[in-house]
Amino acid sequence: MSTEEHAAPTNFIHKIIEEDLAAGKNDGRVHTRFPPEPNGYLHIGHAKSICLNFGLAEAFGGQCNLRFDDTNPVKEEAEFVNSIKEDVKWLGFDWADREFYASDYFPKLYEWAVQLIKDGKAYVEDLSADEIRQYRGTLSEPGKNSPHRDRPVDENLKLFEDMKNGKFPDGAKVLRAKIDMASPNLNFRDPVLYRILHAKHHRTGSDWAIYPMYDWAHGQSDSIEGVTHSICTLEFEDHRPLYDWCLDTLGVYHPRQYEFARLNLTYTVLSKRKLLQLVTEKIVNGWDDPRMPTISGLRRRGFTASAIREFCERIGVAKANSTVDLALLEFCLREELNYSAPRVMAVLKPLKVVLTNYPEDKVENLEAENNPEQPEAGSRTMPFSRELYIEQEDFMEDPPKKFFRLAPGKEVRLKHAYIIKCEEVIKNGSGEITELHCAYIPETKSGEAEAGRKVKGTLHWVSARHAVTAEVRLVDNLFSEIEPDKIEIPGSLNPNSLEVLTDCKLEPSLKGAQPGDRFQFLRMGYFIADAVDSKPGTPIFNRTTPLRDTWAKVKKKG
RNA sequence: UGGGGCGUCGUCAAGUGGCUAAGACACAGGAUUUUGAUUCCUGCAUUCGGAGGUUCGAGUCCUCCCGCCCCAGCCA
Repeated sequence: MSTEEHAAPTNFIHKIIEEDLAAGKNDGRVHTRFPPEPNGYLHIGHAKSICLNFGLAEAFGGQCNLRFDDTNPVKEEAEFVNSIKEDVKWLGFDWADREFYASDYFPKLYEWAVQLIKDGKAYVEDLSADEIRQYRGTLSEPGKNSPHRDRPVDENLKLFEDMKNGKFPDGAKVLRAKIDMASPNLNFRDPVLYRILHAKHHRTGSDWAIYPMYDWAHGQSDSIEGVTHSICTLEFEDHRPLYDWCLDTLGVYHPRQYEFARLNLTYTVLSKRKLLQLVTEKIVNGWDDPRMPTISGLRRRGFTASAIREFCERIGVAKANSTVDLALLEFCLREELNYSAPRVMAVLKPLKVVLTNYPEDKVENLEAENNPEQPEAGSRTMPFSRELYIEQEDFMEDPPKKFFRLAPGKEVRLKHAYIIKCEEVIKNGSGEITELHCAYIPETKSGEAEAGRKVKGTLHWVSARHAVTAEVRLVDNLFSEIEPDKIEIPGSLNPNSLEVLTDCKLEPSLKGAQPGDRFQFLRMGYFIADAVDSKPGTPIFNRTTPLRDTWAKVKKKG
């Protein structure tokens, strides 16, 4: 799949760039940027933006910067910048030496603010946050001018410098642009440019007592970096006039901003606030919990970077709010893993089977292909003996019509081995099935005379004596509601999002699985050796995603 | 009821006045299969939020209407 050809990715931004290039804009340069705020971990929604920004640059032979939008020290941390870098890299993108920080531009931004004040286009405000809100007016009523709006330039200059030098406490004053308190666009009603924050910044420490707001920092950062196309999400559409105003007023190079709809995914929460809540309230075990839609969570869960990239390509880029079906992400994953993942056998919920007519101490090493999609992947051998484990759900004492698996008196094929027939069901005192006594049919061994004999079902199995006992974690959606982002957190949490199985029986070859190794457990799904909790010789597996399960659908229908 | 956006199949999404409205996922049938997996066929919008209008011809242009999203942080 990764080598397959795709229809040229086309979206409205791609077209805009083509037109710009045709019109000779920006000297034929294409320069984008991915501008995360380091206040949380990246998630699948960010992946869409990353693929778009880096992808566009790549498609047009341009460049994409990684720029941390770190203008709010109270929320931002170095831990987040590290995770973001790791995730972008893992996704397969390279910003080379263009790792930038809005905080790199604090001196320049300050200088520009002074210029604005000198031009009579900004003033120091004494009103409290509350008063500013009241003066701002409402959606349908214009605001009122602040009593400090016409403060003399010299006074503004002095006050702003005092702000910078930490002479005032947090919240005492702000710097505002002087635009239009009656504008129908609230962003034009004298927006705050700087606020006082005596907080330690992850990079500039306590050098600054004032920090620029997003609107004052973003466009100028784009301008400094020579960005040509500044791509952001829809909620910033209203900010574009202000983005333009800042750049035009300053008379500096003016990149163009374009907005696209952010990603929403069914059964998934993507709002930063809720993701943070899941972590801080310990509903999940950290940002990289395999149930999290974070890049690090998906990675730990076993998703591949290329599957995520493929997904981002398939969902498209447009301006309509939309919610993509989680099934598409899973499809992209399975499409890749079906091709690449080695097949192995693992019994998750074991049921013992004794082959009564098989010699006590005999062991056969049977050949098993590693991947039917890749014959060149070769084969391995698996020990087969008198006592085996099969999956509990592969046996029913009183099966319905279309049950193709094992049942009293019924025959099934053991994959790569023999056809067996169930002859006796052994139960304990409380009536629970403890083991099955079966007969194997020697001439049905794979590759031999009657190997072609037809049976309806084929089961996976593991030799009891040779099995590796291991822990396997069945990961499922964190939420059972289709659009969990629309309600508050405890609401639709899936109580079964994580099922930990500690008595799984794996084929011996799995003992040496390394953290991060991916497999298809035959008939059960795709699994990865957990990168955090696996120990040498005792891997722990996470279920990345189950296989498509037509039988489950048939069962449901009854 | 200010401003900014958006409305094409269950879900994404092409389509920029002219063949029977792409494609993917999902879904439903069928074939092959020592994974009820994969693969392979087949089906799945007489219709583009609605109503008018322009035009030989409209999802595409015009008018009006309806619905949904975003904005009143010293967050981004």
